[in-house]
Amino acid sequence: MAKISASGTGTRKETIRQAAARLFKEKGYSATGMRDLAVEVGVEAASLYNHIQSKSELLREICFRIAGEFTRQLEEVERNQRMDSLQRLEEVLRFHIRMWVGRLDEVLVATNENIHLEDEWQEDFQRERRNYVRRLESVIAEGVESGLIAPIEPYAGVLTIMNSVRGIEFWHRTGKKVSAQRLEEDMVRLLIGGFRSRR
Amino acid sequence: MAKISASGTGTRKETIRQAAARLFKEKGYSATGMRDLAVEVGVEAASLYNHIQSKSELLREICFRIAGEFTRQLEEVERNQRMDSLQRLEEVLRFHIRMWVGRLDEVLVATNENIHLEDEWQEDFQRERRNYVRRLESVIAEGVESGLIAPIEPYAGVLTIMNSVRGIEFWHRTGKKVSAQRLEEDMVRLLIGGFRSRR
DNA sequence: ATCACACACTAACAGTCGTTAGCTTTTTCG
DNA sequence: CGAAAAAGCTAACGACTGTTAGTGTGTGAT
Repeated sequence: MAKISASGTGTRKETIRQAAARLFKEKGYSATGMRDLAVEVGVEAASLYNHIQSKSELLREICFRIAGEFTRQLEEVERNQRMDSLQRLEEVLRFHIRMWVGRLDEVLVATNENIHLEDEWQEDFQRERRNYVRRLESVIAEGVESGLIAPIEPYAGVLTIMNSVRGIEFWHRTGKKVSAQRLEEDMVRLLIGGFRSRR
Repeated sequence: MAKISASGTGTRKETIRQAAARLFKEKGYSATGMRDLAVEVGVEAASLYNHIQSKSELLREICFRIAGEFTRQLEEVERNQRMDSLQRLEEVLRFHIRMWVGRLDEVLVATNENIHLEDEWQEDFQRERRNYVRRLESVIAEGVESGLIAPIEPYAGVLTIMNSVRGIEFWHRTGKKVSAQRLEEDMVRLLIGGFRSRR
């Protein structure tokens, strides 16, 4: 058994990806050197290339894995016929919150560092993001039409929902005095409460 | 009159700062080279040093100027005796929105690139941020006590308010089909509506 | 007209970057 | 046990980094 994957159950490459996500999150993609990554993994820089093709490959894999998980969950919610649009929205919001709480490193990298993807991949990523936004917009639009959701511009709603959860980054940093559950419930109450049509 | 400040009314240094903010926003601080900045300004890289001390000085000035403006506005709202806590919160939220709409470059750099400040400045910056958060928390706490605001954890409220507006970055990028006014009104309705205590 | 200052230039520095080549060691498997 | 595959190492590459030294040039003030 080789050094790299001594701890954890995944492949060697997965170990490197996780370390990369941690470093990219903390120092940013550009400021993270392969030598930093090597230290984190406990190996010489050149040895990393027995497992990966390039630094940019690591970023690409982190970004698209996360993007895929968000897309998949949205599809699942869209397929569920038993929910009204407000319930759908809440379900999506809760998923975002849980991803930011439980998978901060990767989510943050996908959110902040995707600009460093090579041009073609960057386009793919933006395309997937735009598609996600459009589909979430139509969830809101449906709710507005049915009178369940207050008459707001769906795009404004999507932006607010998707970005309000970014505060969870700071919750991680500052000792988590508020519990994850309480945080989730308060955020849901605040946001879904704001969407709900009042009369 | 020298080349650099030919356009605009500010000093030469201010011209450089603005160009730096634009580049730091687009490519990130670490990925922006002094030679990139020089091209943007229309000068050779070495010439920049007739006006600035270092690359990190530019980042520092951008970050602390923005931090100062947010702090000052919060103080102003705190001093105004005619507002209740919900009005105060709304006023702060509207200021955030307007900053993100009107001063995107600098605000985004202060938000995303502050991690690249040198250690001591980074600490100062974080201190100022924490102080800001605490004071905004107590605005919310006051509202909860008086029954005006729903019984949420103030910290959760602050995180949500401060970060929901980050979506405006994407509004800038995608052609601004929704007007700035509409965006502001919808966001305020969503968020302040969520805070408002219901009975 | 001259002196000085503001500002631009070229050339170069020492260091870091991602990555490769070539070799050695460890692990896996028949 | 012995061969093949996997994974580690050292050394080095060319390109790029922020910054400095030294020099030239055009403008404003005396």
